[in-house]
Amino acid sequence: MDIEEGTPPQRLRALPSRLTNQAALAANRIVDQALAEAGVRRYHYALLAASEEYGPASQAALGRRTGIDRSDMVATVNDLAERRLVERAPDPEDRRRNTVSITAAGRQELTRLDRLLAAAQDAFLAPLGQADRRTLTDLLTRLVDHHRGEQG
Amino acid sequence: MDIEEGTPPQRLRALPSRLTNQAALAANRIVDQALAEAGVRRYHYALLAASEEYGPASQAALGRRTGIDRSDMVATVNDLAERRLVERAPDPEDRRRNTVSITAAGRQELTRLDRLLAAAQDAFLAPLGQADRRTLTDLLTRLVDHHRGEQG
DNA sequence: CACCAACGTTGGCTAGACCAACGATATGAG
DNA sequence: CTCATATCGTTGGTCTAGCCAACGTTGGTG
Repeated sequence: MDIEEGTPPQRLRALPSRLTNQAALAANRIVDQALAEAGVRRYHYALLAASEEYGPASQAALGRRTGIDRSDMVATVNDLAERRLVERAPDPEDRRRNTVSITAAGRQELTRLDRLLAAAQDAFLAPLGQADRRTLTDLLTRLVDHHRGEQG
Repeated sequence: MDIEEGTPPQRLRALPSRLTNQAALAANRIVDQALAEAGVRRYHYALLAASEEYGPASQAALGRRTGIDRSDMVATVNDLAERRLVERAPDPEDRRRNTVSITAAGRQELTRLDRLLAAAQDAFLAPLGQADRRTLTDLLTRLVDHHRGEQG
């Protein structure tokens, strides 16, 4: 009957916070689906990436890098350690800490995930050309940097 | 005292899907806090806005407008009807339907929420000038439009 | 030594976004 | 007119991300 019955009200359509949220929803759907093919979730990728780029580090430090809460980090490391993608070992220099290190298999998996993720980004950004993609990334980076560490 | 220990790995920092998600996190935090002052959540605002802009409509139609699931719509209408911000009445022309209409008090509340939300948007977009805000809104709109109705 | 901070871990909470199924009602095909 | 199909509101789930509080252990400092 009514054409375009799915059009949101103007108030919502113009709301930057909602646009951002809706875009994030779409992005997460695409990314989650891509990662699911490899049997992992976003937290797993984030941890592997941080572990690869910064080398062996404590769970707390990795949490600060990735924004993953200490409590969620426990389960994430559990998962990846079970699959031998990272190793968890007590830090002899500070016995409160676990040292988490990425394994060779972890690096390999990370490379595979990088490819899946690149395709996902492309699907997400499909309607935008290269210049627009750069602009968007720049604007979002400025927003995220501004709000980093505010209360999250 | 490591400097900038919270810096995310490059892989994550450059990932548009993650940037979008982090921005949405910040936006939602700010918006939720603003709405909480008025004792409402995002769903409530969305429903009031749709109800005001499109007039009396069925719950299902409002759900399509706002992206709120039918099942979640029930509770949302319950909440607002309890506070007399909307009215729910059986539709005599189609007895499957409930007609939801915004009340005078609902319009008043909506105006109040509009103000709170405008301030929240400003806080969210603080680091961007007017031109950048328009650019961001445009880019996000194109993304959201492209992905609308894909599987959400 | 006494404190306080940081660590990993357990356990819990919330909201948002979903899905499946039901009975009641409308609609459309034949 | 009948039968199949679709829609509506509603109930009752599920899942996950993002949180927070508290605990015992350990480290560092006064």
